Amino acid sequence: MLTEERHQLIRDQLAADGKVLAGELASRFGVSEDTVRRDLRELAKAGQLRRVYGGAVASAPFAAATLSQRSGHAVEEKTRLAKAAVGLLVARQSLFIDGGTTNEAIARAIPRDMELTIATNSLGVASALVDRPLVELIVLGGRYVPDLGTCVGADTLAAVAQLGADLFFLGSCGLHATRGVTAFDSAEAEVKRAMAKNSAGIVIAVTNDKLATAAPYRVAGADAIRHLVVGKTAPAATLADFQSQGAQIHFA
Amino acid sequence: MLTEERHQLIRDQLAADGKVLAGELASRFGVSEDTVRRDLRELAKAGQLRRVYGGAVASAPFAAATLSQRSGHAVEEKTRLAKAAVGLLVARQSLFIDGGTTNEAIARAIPRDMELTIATNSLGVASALVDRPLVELIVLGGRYVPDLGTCVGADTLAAVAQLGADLFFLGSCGLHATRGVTAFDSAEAEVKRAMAKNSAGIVIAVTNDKLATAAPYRVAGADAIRHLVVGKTAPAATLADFQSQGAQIHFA
DNA sequence: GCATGTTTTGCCTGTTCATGCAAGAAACAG
DNA sequence: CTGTTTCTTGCATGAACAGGCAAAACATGC
Repeated sequence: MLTEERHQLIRDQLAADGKVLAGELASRFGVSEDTVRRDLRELAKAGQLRRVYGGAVASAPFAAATLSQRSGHAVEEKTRLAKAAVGLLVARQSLFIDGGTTNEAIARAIPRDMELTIATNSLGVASALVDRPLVELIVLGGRYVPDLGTCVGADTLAAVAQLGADLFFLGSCGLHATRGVTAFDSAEAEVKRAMAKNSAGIVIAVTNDKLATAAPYRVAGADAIRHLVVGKTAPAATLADFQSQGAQIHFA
Repeated sequence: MLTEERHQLIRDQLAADGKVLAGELASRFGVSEDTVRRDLRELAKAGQLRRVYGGAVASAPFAAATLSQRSGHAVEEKTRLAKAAVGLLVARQSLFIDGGTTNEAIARAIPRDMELTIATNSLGVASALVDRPLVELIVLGGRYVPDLGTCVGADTLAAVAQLGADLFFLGSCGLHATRGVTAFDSAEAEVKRAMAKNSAGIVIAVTNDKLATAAPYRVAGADAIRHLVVGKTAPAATLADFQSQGAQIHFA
């Protein structure tokens, strides 16, 4: 029994049952529980499952996304970034906001007394805005992708094409001075490109760990960024690269 | 039984019923009440529920987001209706679900292991479905109307026109044997009409207080109703009127 | 063929985690 | 106020865990 074979069987069972038990796998594969634990550790490291005491469960990227409070990853930093990003807003502006936990934090941070028109393809952002009476909310529908928490596809693109915005809050997966803005998903990148095209300015708020990283799909060049909101500990050299390409830097 | 499994089951029951009892969970899971209490404490700490004496209830933020708890009116009756309505579903069907608290209850009651394609213009329904991995969710975008909790307008109509469904769960504002199905808002009625047109069958679940009432905007005739889900105390005479026009009556 | 390095695996060791039990505190009901 | 139920806290126990180690299997280079 090859290691890779076991990994595939584990993935299969996770897809079918949503969970696996270490002991049960060990007896099924005819190996020690230690070996199974090692397998699970590796798969968890690769993000293909979530390790729990006694076994593993299917990874729930979205659960972490919507319940961003629980997942707790950099929650405080995102809240700080959100407050700074909201400072860029002017009343009566129109905005595009796409997905991502940072953008959800921004949506929550928008003051209740500010009149805005906001179009979003993120259910998390939309939910955060439903009880803002002064926000005209436009939901950009389409095929919902659980992993992203957003709607994508032809319908979404068509809806974006009919709108224009002063600012686009771009939830960035990767940000690199030369590779520009990048996303993990092709359909997601398409929507971001459409929003960027129909916006007067792009705002990106990123946590430090995303600075100077790149994902597969290119969304826009670094020179398209109007405002860049970062934490105070962001590396100055990287920021200078973006600044030289026209981005205003804002510290949170 | 993994700890995580119990947590998920607790979340599920909370989403469906709005409450859980410590003792009942303990016997269902086959663990001590102490363990259940620990589970509840952890979930409460993560903000996923609100702890109360004897068990737990759905947390306030979530309830507010879906606006179901807020309108706390007839919650139990709606939960009962929802469970009965879900009984009409067959795996792999495609559904339209529009807005309303009863429809949100139905969305929450959909079993996690059922494969469905669901198109909705209600943010509450969409939110309730985001963590159902087997549900292909299509969000019908458009102008969001806070009072309705749904998207309406030309964009919504265009999106509906491109789709078809086996069943349409119509959130009814008024239901009358001769006036048919009616709504309070003109734009809302338009969307409902479009969904009705593109569906093979219409399902309406109503609380007793809406039976035999009418709102200004007509959506469809009573003869368009395929399934009518009502409480056991619904007046037989009214039901007979609907039944004679082709509706199957289901008691919750 | 032989020596060397790598990978995989099982076992051992100390540590962490989940659970049930017991005792006292708090909340509830009458 | 009193008794009962539910809750928290501390503790003991066994299961699950990570890391280190060594043997076996495998690959690599001479």
